[in-house]
Amino acid sequence: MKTEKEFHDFLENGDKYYIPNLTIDCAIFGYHGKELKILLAKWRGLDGWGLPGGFIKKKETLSNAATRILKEKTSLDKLYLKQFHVFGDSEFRRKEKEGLSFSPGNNRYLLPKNSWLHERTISIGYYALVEYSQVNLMTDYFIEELVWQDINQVPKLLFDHNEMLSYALRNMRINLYHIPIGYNLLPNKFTLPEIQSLYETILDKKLDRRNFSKKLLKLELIKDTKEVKKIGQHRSPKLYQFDMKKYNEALKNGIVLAI
Amino acid sequence: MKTEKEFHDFLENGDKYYIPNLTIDCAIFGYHGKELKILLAKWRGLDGWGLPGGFIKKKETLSNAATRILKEKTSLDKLYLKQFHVFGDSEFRRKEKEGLSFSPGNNRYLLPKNSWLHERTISIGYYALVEYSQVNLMTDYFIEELVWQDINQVPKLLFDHNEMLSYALRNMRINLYHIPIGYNLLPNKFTLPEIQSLYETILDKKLDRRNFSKKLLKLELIKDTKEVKKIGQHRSPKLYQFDMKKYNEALKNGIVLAI
DNA sequence: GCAAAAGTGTTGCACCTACACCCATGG
DNA sequence: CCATGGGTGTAGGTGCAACACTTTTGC
Repeated sequence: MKTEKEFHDFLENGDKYYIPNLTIDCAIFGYHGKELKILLAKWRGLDGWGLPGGFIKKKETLSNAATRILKEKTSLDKLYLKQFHVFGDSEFRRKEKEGLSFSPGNNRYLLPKNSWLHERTISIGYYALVEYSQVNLMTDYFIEELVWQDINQVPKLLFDHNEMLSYALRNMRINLYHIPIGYNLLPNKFTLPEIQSLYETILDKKLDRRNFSKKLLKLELIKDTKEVKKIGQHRSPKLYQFDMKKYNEALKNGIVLAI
Repeated sequence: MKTEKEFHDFLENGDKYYIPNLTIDCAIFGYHGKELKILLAKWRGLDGWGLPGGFIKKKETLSNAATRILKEKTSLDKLYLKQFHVFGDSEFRRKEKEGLSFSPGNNRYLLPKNSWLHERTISIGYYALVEYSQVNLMTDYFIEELVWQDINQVPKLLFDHNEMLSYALRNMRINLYHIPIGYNLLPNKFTLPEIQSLYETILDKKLDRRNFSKKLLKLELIKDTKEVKKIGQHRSPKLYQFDMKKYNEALKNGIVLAI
């Protein structure tokens, strides 16, 4: 949604291109340094923050829609995306909206009473994990601003988005024990302390170095590159790499990781 | 959908009462004796079997819609229902349908080309577990017949319903280890061999009697009623009962059951 | 040589699996 | 008293958590 023309066409005729009543919202978790962040979007005209989201095109698959929405905001296109819940029960999701307005380029635009955008929406929640320094945040006619917010300092969000976020977080953490992560979050070659720190950040707890390395190596998803990383005035840690064949098998078949 | 009037009103004006493009399909698993069955529905006019399903009313919550659909077919209203996946990616779910017809009371009724029912539908999958001898199967203008089919003898189903069923089954089995079951599946008072048989049937594997009882009792979800059940020419097994307080807590907080 | 981080091995304990004997019941 | 299914205890193994010392590096 780049131009004003596109924007008005969407407001007036969006229901010809998109499925009304049904949206996708994405909890995009970003890992960087040793922090877990969530990507929040500020809509023009709505005074507050929420998760980025969008509508599904009439003939688009759900996974393509979710990928497209993510790409529009972050310009990433290879990432791990997972459906985690459908939201249609809260007060907000049962009733039609009214008096929605948008302020593209600071021209306030009040939606007509019978606008398709006033209809009730049921939302499919997806979550993603990305390395946030690789992300190129992109605003548009709807999104005034995008920020990475520390997961522990999320303000009150619009609609039912706090509930969505908490579902996403819980789901993502449970999934961590059954699905390998890291390929989209770490450099190509990484050290054991780096990947351990990733897990510690996401799970928000300290892990034992010795036990972590035993458990992770037993899965055989990563292999020693025989190189080390120079980190200055300390012993140089070994560099590891994902074994993509085994990693992809693990993505498909699941893992059991008891950390 | 009981009368012909209602039926025609639904075909012509359904999109005024229901959200188009979005449906709910239910994989209703039935336990009885020592067998796991799935409830299949035969639609009038569509030549084949599928999972029971329906549309969501404009102002209805998703859980109410799923419960309503289940009640319409089984007349049960207290049961365990769980959302497990949204289906919108398969070939069938991406394109609009055409030439749908129904045969209520054997009067063939061909839908007009622009009928709202020809639109693409995205479907939210729910699964339920019920004790099938308590179920009162109810057909209507759409459903010509409902049958319980052994889980190992499911034929090729309509649309993507085989895929749905296999997702549902996998999800339900995984959930078994994290959520207590049995309250809707067993008599009020039941014996250890009975509940063990339930687990064995659902998981499709034999479990060790001694270990099973130790693990289950440790959860403290069931309590000894100090009664026994007369089963004829054998030792009388003790009768147990769910401790509803703990059972409901376990439903909310989850359990860890390593059987 | 010292400060900081990486690497690694062992032991105890809890839990799980595997397994066998006795008990109750009705015919 | 016998056939059948119910009830229970124990020994052995596995795997996890807890824990400390040695190595590497740059200054």
